[in-house]
Amino acid sequence: MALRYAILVALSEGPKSGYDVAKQFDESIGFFWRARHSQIYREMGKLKESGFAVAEEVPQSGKPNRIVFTITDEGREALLQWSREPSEPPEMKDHFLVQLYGIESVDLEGVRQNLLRRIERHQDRHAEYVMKHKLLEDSNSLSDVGKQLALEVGMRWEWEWVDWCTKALERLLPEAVAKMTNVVPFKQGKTKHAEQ
Amino acid sequence: MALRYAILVALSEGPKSGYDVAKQFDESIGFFWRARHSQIYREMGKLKESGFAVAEEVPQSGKPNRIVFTITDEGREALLQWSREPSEPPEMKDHFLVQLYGIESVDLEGVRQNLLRRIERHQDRHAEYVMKHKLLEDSNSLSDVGKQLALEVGMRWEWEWVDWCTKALERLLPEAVAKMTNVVPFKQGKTKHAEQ
DNA sequence: CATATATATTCCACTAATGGAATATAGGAG
DNA sequence: CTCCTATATTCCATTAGTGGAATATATATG
Repeated sequence: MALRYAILVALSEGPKSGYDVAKQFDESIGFFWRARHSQIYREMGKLKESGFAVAEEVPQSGKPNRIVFTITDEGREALLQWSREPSEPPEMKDHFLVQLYGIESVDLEGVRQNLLRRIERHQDRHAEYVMKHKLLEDSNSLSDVGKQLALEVGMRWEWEWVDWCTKALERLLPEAVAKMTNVVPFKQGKTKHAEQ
Repeated sequence: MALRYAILVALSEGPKSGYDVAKQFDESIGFFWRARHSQIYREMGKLKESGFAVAEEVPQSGKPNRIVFTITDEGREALLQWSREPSEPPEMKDHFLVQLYGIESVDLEGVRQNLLRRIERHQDRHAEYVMKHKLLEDSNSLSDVGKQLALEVGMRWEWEWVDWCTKALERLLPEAVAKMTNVVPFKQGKTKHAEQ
């Protein structure tokens, strides 16, 4: 049920085709709600059936016609209603934590590899969020403050992971850490958004 | 595919019935991989079919017989293999962040209510993790260090949320925050695990 | 005495999500 | 000239996950 509202958020900025929405999911909304194009197209069809959007076919030559969806007043109202519903925080769901939880039945070298891998991944994601955040940081409009805040959750989360992974490596495999001195040139990241 | 391994982790501690596993999911493993009992029973049947566990019916009177599953060598091997596979960090998936992202199309009072609600929820969850963590903190066994580390991810995450939510309230709705002085008696929590 | 809770499993309808094939063409890189 | 990427949508098989009914009884709470 949530994907439809994520799509309505996208449509509330202006009319879009399924392709447009899928692209926006890839580069922004998808940070917080990932969805494949097949799912998006299907859901947009349902949005139309529910009267939350109207569709208009825009002829093109060479490629399939664009089907542009526009949000209706009912759609806007549904979005408002949705935001008034009490929302529970999502559960954590991470099989790597399950591995740690059962670490005695699991391959320690595998865990080490995955910790190193995660440090990289989370640094990358952190960098992505920082980049997106930079584009907005001068603005004080409500809309941009909302986006800033959402990105800040991402930045905090990714940074905590990087920090935790390096500490986990030290706790579990101190010998392994001694060998790698260059992996986390990152310590300033902390003060940057965790303090201040 | 991951649920089966979470169950194998549970079984690697000793033979268990579906009921036992479901209970353990509710109180520990489920912090990191939530599953309903219907799903667990189904998956345990498949575990048996795959030869990763063997089942033995233990007669009882008054209630349905217990069907106790024991992990096999194949099961243990599968668990090891799984932990050697590179694992990608899961995507964030939180519809509240989607609401923030589209804050201009959404009900601000709803957002405020949800922020307040989340502060409570995340404080509760944080307290749960701290409690579980306390039970293990004196131990240095590999197995308990693994569990400690997993719980520490939870503690960090929940604490970051509480902190972020209060800051978000201030940024979005400063007048509303002035009225509530008693909501977050929490500031010491930070130093406790984020520094040190 | 009634009610709720704990024990223990099976089954099923339903919704959500994954992942990729299929179709069709323009435009740019090598 | 070929290959890749971008544009744009439809369709579908499969897996994962939700949520609750049904069954059966002991024990504890009020």
